[in-house]
Amino acid sequence: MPKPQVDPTATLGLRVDRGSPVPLYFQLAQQLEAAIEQGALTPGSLLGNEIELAARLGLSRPTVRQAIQSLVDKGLLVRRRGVGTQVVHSRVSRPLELSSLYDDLETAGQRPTSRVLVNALVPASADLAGVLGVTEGADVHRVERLRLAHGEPIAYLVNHLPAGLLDLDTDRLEATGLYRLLRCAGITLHSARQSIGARAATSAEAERLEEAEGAPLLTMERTTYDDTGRAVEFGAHAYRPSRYSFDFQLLARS
Amino acid sequence: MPKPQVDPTATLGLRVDRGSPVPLYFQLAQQLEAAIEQGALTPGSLLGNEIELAARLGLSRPTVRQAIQSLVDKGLLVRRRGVGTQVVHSRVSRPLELSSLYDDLETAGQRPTSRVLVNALVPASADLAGVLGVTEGADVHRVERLRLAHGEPIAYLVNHLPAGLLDLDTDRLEATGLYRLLRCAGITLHSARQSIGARAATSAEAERLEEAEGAPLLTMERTTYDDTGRAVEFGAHAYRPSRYSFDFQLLARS
DNA sequence: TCAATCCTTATGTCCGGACAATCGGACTAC
DNA sequence: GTAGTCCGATTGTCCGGACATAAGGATTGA
Repeated sequence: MPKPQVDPTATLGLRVDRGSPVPLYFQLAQQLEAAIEQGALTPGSLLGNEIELAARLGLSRPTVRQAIQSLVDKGLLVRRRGVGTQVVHSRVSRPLELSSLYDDLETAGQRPTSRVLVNALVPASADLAGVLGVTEGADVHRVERLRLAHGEPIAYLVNHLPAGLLDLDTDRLEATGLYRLLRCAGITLHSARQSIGARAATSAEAERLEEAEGAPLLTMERTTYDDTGRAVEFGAHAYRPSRYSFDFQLLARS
Repeated sequence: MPKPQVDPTATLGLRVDRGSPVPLYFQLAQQLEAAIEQGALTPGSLLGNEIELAARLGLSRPTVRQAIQSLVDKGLLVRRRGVGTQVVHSRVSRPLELSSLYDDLETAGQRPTSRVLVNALVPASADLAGVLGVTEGADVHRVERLRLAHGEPIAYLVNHLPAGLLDLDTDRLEATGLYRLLRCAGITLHSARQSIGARAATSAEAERLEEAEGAPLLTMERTTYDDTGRAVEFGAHAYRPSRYSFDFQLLARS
C-alpha cells in the first residue's frame, strides 16, 4: 500500500509569472522562503521531489533546482540524496553582512545619529598607506565620528579613505552611513577583512563614549574592498560593550 | 583587425579526468583556484568566455559555469554581463567558518592544549533549558576548559550540551576540540548563532587567565545547531584580547 | 532472528541547445 | 565636438533529457 505522500508544497498555491522580468527561479525561491517564514512549510517537513514540483509549476528541473539551491545556500533548506529536501528547524537570522553600523542600528529599530568630529585631508602614514594601497604621505580623508542612539554614545568611529574617491560632505556623513555614501558614488562593495577584539579605553575615548578610563571596549578594524580589488576604506571602531555586540549566524561550509 | 585575444586560461594546461569520481566542475574549480593562488591567473585579468573554455576542455557550458560560480561564491572571481569573468584583486583569506577555537589555533601554527576544569552533569537552568531546547532541570553536560597555547592561557571556555548526545571523555576533551568530538559522534554541524562582545574580567576569570581583575576580556556566546535543527551546544567563552581576536573576511551578498 | 542483498526513490552530475539582458565600443547624426 | 544609436561580445536564464550515486526500506537468505 502506498503511503499518503503528502507534499506540503502541493497546497501552497505556488505559481510563477512568466511575464515578469523577475527570473523564474527567483520567484519560486521567494515564495518558498515566504512559506517557510510564515510557517506554511513547517520545519523538518520534506519538500516533495524536484521532478514533481517542476511538473506542477510548469518549470524545468534545473530551474527548480536553482531556486532550491539558493535557499540551501541561505541555510533554510537541507538536501539529502536519496531522501529529499527538508526545511531546517532552527530559525535563521541573517548571516553577518557587509553592512554598516548605521544600517544595523536602523534595522534594529533605533534611530542612529552621527556627530562628525573630524573631516579632513591628512597625509597617509606608512601603515595606512600599505593598507589602502596608496603611496606614503599621499592625501587621504580622515573622518572621526561619534555614533549615538537615543542620545547615548554607542561607538567612536575613525575611518580613512583614499582621496578622490568621493567627496565627503559633513552634512551627508551626519545624515547617513559611510557605506551608503560609497554605494551612491557608484562603488560596488565586494568584500572586507575584519578583526574584532577588545581593549581598555584611553582617556580620550572614555570621555567621548562616557565611560571610565580603562573600561573594556569592543573594537573592530576593517578594510573594505570594491569589486576591482581596490581598498576603499579602512576603519578602526570602538564600541561600548554595554550598548553593542556583534550578533550573527554562521553556516557550515557545505 | 581583431585584437590579440590573450586568454590566460589557454596557457594553463587545464584538463579534467573523466575517470575520476570527483565531479568535473569541481576539478575545474580546483585548478582555477590553484592557478589564482599561485599567481598564474593575475588579479584583474579576464578569464575568456565560457563557451570557448568549455569547448577547449571538452565540457558543456553549464559545467564550466558551475565551476566558475563556485569560485564567485568564494569571492575569488567577479562576473560582469557583457564583459566577462575577472579575477578579484584582493587577496582573500577564508571567511569566518563554523570552526572551533582548537582548529583555529592549530591552523595558525600554534599547538593548543586544553585543561579540563569541570566535566559533570548538572540540572539545566531555565535560560539554558530554553537555549538548548530541553526541559528545565533536565541533566546537561557542563564542561569548563582552559585553552592554552605555548603554555599561556588564551581563553576560558564554558560549554553546555544536552545529555545523551555523546559521551564526553575528559581525556579526549583535552586532546582535541569539542567540534571534532561532535563530528566524530556522527553529528553534522549546520549553523550557529554567535554574539561577540566585551566585558571586564571577574576575579575568578582573572586568576585563571592570568589577567588583572577588571581587565577587558573578549567574549563570545554561541549556540550550535545540527542539520535537524537541534541545539547541540551552548558555549560562553572569554578570551584574552592580547592573545586572541576574531579575524575574518566578509563577502557582499550577491 | 538476524544479516546481506535488491529495489525504489530522490538528489547529484552533465549535456547541448536556445534566447534574453547588459556592457562597451564604434559609428553616425547633429 | 558631442550626444545618441547601433552592434558585437558575454553572461544570465531556461529548457528537456540522460545517467550516476546514495539512502532507506523491502526482500531474501542463512
